[in-house]
Amino acid sequence: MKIASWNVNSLKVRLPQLTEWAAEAKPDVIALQETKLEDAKFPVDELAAAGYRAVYSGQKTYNGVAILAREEPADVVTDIPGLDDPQRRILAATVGSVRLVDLYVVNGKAVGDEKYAYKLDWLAKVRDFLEEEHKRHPHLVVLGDFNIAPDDRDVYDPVAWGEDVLCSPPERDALKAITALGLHDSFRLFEQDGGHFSWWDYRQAAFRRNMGLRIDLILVGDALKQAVKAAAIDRTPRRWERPSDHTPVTLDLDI
DNA sequence: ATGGTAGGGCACCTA
Repeated sequence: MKIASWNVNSLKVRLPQLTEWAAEAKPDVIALQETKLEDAKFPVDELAAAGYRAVYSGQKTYNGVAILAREEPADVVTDIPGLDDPQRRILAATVGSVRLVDLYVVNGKAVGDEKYAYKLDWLAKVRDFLEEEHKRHPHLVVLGDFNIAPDDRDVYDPVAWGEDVLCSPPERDALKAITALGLHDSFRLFEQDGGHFSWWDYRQAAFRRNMGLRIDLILVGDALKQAVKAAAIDRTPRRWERPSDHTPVTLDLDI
């Protein structure tokens, strides 16, 4: 099973790129973030024509998550205990033997901002939800836009970035509290070097200069670790005309 | 410290 995650930054704009990329990369499952579409406007028919069933939790203008799969995703969850949140950022579903949790983690704006406090609270509640999900479903995959660079290798200029939002110790600790549940950053099972990023700001020709961060992650539960064949970042769509600021990340599982 | 770009939607907000 090949699983992908992509923050498309507007599914309406990126739909042609999504179908083109999927036809080439052939993932069995794709988790999307920042669809920015209310559910009534989700492109169900276009994605069915591309061979994918879809479940989604969207809203107008902001946020929005979706899971596409060759077969209909089951046991869908869009809201978690303790988080009464109108922002559509979480989607859990089961595809085959794998339980997927798609996350669009709060950006946080800046350390100390009220959005930053919301981010830390949100992450703590998601951790508790993931603990329960992992107990219930050992074949757990947690993926999405985490809006946290796990460590300095995941930052193009860690000195300049310092302890700003996306890199601050409380955020990294919140991510560690999630990986401590027995969830492994699949990319780091294969690659130890820095310089591998999944997001580049639209400004300052950041992609051309590889001024990026690795903030899009696919975490796998202990029980799935031995089934992981490959994990990668596919920068191809970031080179296309009118790209998302994020590029897809992928995981190959031998199941 | 600021602003650069992009998307949504039409004045700014979010990233």
